[in-house]
Amino acid sequence: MPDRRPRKPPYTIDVVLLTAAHGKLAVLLSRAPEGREKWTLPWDAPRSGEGLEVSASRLSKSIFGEDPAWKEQIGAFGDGKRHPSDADISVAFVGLVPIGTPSPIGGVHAWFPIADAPSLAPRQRLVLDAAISMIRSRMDQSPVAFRLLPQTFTLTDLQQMYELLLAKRLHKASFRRALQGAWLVEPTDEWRSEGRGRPAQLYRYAPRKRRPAQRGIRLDLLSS
Amino acid sequence: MPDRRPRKPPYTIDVVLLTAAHGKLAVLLSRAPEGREKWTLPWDAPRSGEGLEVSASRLSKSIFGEDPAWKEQIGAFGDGKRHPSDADISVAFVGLVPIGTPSPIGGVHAWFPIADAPSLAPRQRLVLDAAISMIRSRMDQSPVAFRLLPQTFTLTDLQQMYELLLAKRLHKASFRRALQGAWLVEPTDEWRSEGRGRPAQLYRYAPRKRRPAQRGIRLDLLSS
DNA sequence: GACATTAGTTACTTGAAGTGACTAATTCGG
DNA sequence: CCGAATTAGTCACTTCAAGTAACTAATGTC
Repeated sequence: MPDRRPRKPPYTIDVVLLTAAHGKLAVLLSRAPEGREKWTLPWDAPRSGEGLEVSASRLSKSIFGEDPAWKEQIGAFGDGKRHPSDADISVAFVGLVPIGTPSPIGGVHAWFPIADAPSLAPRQRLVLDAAISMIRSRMDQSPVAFRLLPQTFTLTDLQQMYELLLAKRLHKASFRRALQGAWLVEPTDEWRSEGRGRPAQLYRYAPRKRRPAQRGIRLDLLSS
Repeated sequence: MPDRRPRKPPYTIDVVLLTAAHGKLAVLLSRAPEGREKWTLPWDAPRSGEGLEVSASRLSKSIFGEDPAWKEQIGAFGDGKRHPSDADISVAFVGLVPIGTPSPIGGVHAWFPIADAPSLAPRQRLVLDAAISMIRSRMDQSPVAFRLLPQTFTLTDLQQMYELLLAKRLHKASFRRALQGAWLVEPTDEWRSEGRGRPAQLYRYAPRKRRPAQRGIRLDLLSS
């Protein structure tokens, strides 16, 4: 995928595509054609006159055929860290791919659970870490968890996704109560039977307008 | 300040320096040497081999003689929007300057309340807006409000700063209760008399280690 | 049909945030 | 000198969200 031109590009676009698989977050890596590291984050040089978002979309489409369900810029990275390109800086994006998206990735790409991703070039390592912590912190501002689920899902699926992203257990009743108050989902008339146990109702993501949520200073949530 | 070289730079560094003055947020702008807009955000081309953070620091130092009390990258901006330079993209930083910092800005720079800032180049307008919304959203993750206050301050000062940044009134008792629980400040043995009324005790910012703050899903805080 | 298993709800407890009224210490005007 | 005005700081009560465990519901397995 790297577009090897003789001239050093002014910057690169790097994308961190994440999905959830087998109860873990996983990142998409590409086989590196050369160099010390065997794998890289997908990256490319921008085409002339192309916006940043557009470049990231083009790169994602070249892998999946379509944009990820959600995508946001992480920032610019440089500071002398090594990168597969010799560009001074890289502008990184993170994108979320729903569970169960067909992955037409023919040998060149592979999903790695983030815990045991292979070694990357230092700058890409930073990018990956920033992507993870960005997703974790975006959760309370944007309904990111839904972007990792298929169109319809059970409330248990949703809760497990939140638990995965927050890396902590949640209580069923509390979770559902909060969800009810948030007006984020609506039930479908379908049910899914998962072998043993009572079948679960399927829901879809359907955010409603809501009051501005006056409450709360929550200084206790400060991290540092 | 723009370092006019013949070659078009690969990118620029732009900084949004914010302070609080007269109950409003204010941004530092530089007088533009030419072009349609009369004012610009401070910007410069990077020097070779210089990291992003370092460039932003250098630019800040060229204005204040020192780094701002706090600084963070906002991201990369481009997408075809016009910029005082002809660079394709700009990497933007936001920095906070405590109230009462001496401003050795001789005619070239000026503070503008953000509500009535003059028109800027489109890309810089985006940068400024992103800086404001970043500060507002960073508040619950990082003790940003303290970075706009001097070393010591009264609790009323602090509350007013929070009210300024959150753009809403807070109740005194609630605010102080939350503050107590957050272990962010400690009292000094100094008091400040502000004319009439009881003197207020001065506090300093002194965050303590705290329990990981288990509580809270707060789905109700989701914005969209 | 008893039991295990998963889904979904209910009721009670805990604890934080909302609120207004209270006390405390100072200046100002008579 | 004294009382009103003003600002700082605290207290007590109310309200409401989150924590928790026990309950009911619907399915599969033996």
